[in-house]
Amino acid sequence: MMPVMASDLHGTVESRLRAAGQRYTVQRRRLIDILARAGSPVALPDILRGRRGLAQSSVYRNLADLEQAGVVRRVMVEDEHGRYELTEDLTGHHHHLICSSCGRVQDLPMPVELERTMDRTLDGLARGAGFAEVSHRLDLIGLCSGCAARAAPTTA
Amino acid sequence: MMPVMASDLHGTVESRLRAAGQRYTVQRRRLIDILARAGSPVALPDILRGRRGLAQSSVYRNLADLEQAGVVRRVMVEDEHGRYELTEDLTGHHHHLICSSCGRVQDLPMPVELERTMDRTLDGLARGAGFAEVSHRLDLIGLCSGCAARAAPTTA
DNA sequence: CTGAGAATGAGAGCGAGTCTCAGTTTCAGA
DNA sequence: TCTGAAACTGAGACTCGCTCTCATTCTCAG
Repeated sequence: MMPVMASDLHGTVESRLRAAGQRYTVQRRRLIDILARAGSPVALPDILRGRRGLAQSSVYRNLADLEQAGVVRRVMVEDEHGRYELTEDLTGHHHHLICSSCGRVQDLPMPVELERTMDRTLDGLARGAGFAEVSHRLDLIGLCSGCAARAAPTTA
Repeated sequence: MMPVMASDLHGTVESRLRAAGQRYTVQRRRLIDILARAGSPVALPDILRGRRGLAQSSVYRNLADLEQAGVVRRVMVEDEHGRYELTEDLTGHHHHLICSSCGRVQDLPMPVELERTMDRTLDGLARGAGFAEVSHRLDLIGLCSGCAARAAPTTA
């Protein structure tokens, strides 16, 4: 599955929204822009910060609508806030690298070969347990360079 | 890393708590029993249900203390409730099979071989991105047999 | 036994996320 | 270009998972 080209992004989003009987308004377009530009899952405060004039409730509502339309996905991290990202058919399959100390999240694409091996094996396992339509979610959790440095400063 | 034997479980928990200056009280022992018996991450309502006489606040506090002592881990699912399980050094490394419809979570051990391959590759990837002390979290998300049946009843 | 410190229960408090509702915008049809 | 029905928006009330507070109870070393 090829990720949608950046130039097609808005068109794709719009058609999916319309299919759900919804409009692609200015605010929703802004949200998509923010998510597309971020390149990693974004928490609500990040969206509101510096974007004075967005109502919190509207942002949540719009993110929910976009999720409903299948263009946005909500990611759970052991953080206080939920985070949002574009769905994988818009951005390509990827995983997350999460800092256990500061909570920073960044995208991490994976070698196709490992991905394929994993997929095959996992699919078999899941089927064995009676599950269908299986996808997976893989997060790497560790200390980002910044936090690691702060924890053991240069060992000098 | 060998999982602690069931018979040693309480002893291990007790010594870790004491090392943290805490006591292994009756209520905490009950919690550990519940988690050990469940075999999959447990949400708070499951703990309170049928266990009349446990104060919600005490349960949360104890789970936090047990997490602090390194014997319990909090698992985030896109569910409304957080879930708790024993740490992997007590139960062995495993992953989760999550039903996207009903939210049911069950443990899923993985073939050692794939696990090893993944570990090596992921460790390299994470190091390349400047991360240290990396562990991973892998969840399979799909439709459990019950929900699948309900969605497409017997195609008769 | 005793008392100092840890644990507990009840309920107030906090905050992320949702709901409500009145006012605004959009757009198909005339 | 109008017009009205339906979608969207902002503000704030509200919900609810979880945490904090505090007075009481339990635990255990001495």
